[in-house]
Amino acid sequence: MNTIAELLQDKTDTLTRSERQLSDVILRNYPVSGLGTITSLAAEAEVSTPTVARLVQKLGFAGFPEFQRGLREELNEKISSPLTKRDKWVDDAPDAHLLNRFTKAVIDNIGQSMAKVDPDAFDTACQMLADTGRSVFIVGGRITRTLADYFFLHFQVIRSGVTQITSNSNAWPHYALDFNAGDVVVIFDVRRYENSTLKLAELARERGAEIILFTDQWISPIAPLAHVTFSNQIAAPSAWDSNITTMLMSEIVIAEVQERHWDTTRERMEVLEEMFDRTKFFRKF
Amino acid sequence: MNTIAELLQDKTDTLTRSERQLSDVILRNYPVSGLGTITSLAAEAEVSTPTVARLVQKLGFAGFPEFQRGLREELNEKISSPLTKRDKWVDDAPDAHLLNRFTKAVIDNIGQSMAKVDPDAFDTACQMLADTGRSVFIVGGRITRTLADYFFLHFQVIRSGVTQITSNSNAWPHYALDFNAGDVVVIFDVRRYENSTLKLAELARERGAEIILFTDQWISPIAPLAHVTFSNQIAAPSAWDSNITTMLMSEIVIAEVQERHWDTTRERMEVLEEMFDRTKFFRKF
DNA sequence: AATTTAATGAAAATTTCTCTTCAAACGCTT
DNA sequence: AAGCGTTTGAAGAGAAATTTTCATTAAATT
Repeated sequence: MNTIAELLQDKTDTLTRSERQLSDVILRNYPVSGLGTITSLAAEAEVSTPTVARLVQKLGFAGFPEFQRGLREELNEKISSPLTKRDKWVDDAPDAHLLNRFTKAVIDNIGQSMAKVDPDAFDTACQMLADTGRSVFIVGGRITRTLADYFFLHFQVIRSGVTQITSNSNAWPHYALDFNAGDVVVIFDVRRYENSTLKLAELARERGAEIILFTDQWISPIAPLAHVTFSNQIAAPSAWDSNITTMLMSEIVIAEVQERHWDTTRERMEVLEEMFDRTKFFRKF
Repeated sequence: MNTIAELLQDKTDTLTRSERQLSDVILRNYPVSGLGTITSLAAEAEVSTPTVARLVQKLGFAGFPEFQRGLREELNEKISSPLTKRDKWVDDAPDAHLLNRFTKAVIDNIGQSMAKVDPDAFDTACQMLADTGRSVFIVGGRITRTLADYFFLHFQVIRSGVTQITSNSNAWPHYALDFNAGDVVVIFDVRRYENSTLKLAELARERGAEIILFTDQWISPIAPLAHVTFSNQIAAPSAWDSNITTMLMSEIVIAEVQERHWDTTRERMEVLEEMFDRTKFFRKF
């Protein structure tokens, strides 16, 4: 597959004087010059618009718009990340296989979500979560409950003063009683956004607690109340959304807080290990 | 000097739903999507052309052509300098930032894990899980319990005859009573491998049930008993392992079985939605 | 030098794109 | 449940871009 630049160089001999002049301009800061209007390109090369039209037809394009489409496709290839470029994720399976389609979608989600993360907000969130002066409460929705659970399991090891808000939402006001100013409420809320979760968020704010929100690209209505919001792409070729990116963000937050807390965490992990050993609950690895 | 991408991210709060949808498409393979016609961009984002026109005006451009000129200028600068920007996942954060290190590790895990998947084994597993003649039991370990939970939540919607094995392992023999020949037991087992889970697997085999195992790169001792084994890379720059790839595999299996079962699933989902609507538990999206 | 052929751009014709208007739909609040 | 404000896209008017036509100019050949 030839690029347009190569095509132009190959055909250089068959071009007329003004066409060559034009070709030089196109190649000069390739491919940007070619992405404007035919008029601007003609003006830049100091030739007439018909000359441009004729050249692109000579190159085999039906017209200038098609030529531009070619340029854009090339550009797309050129700047797309090396990771998404991999042709096949699973060998022996066609690109169309769900394994590959789904994986590509997820990689894409990750890339996009990460591009949107504000490192300062991330650091702030980790700072807050690492501060043992603040209690931490964790809550999720119908599906995201599992993510909240995952988050909690790890935080439980990292530090003390962590509570998971489970059970049905009728009991939530009871938890809210314990919210104090400066406490941190971690909320997982992706669509369909649940009303009860929003109410909990409002309660939290009223009591002076600060909210860290994990949500999706459409942004939960809790966002305006939240101190820090992580929005993740969750589209997947499936009837459901993918929660991979949200989980990834959680894992990274966990890793970062754990790092800041390493002394405590290690101690707590050792104790935990020792207890596991004693109960023989786990096999030795 | 702000890039248009940054501008879009900053203004995200002030955008309407379809404008945000559009913004996502623009950012997806930035800036190429924005370099075509206003119509093609609108079509790609599945919004109307006026939405595009309105968005670019909101961003401060006189019109779409001026917006494009902005994109081209940016592109020009970007292209003339080395193309390293794309390698960073999170702009404004150094490569050494945990956000970038962790993400890279995970992407790497995904690539490696997918390269190892046997599509036939995958299809077999999905076949088994789609077969309503077989009951499905789902179980996880201390941490992977959350993945099992996630898996169960979705399978519950897809088909009937799905049981989650929870509670403490003392009660597991009770569940095993219900294992019949041909039933499927889905086991999540990553290190540290738990003895009780192994015992459950043995019970399952004795009773003629077949095992689908999600494990890590070091492969759980259950593997020899399993009909299908998915092994996933779980290394991460953290004190803990990353369960992203395992969750990804689960999601893909869920998606595939759901596809095979689409008629049933849709029906069940509709009923579910209807019930949610009736209880007003969820806000309308 | 005359003639022919190819190359080029001005201008018109045509197509396409962009923007504005307006009515319908949607979600929120009372 | 009704009313209000906002959001959204269909349709059409206007603007711009692209292509075609054609006359002029330049180069090549006899």
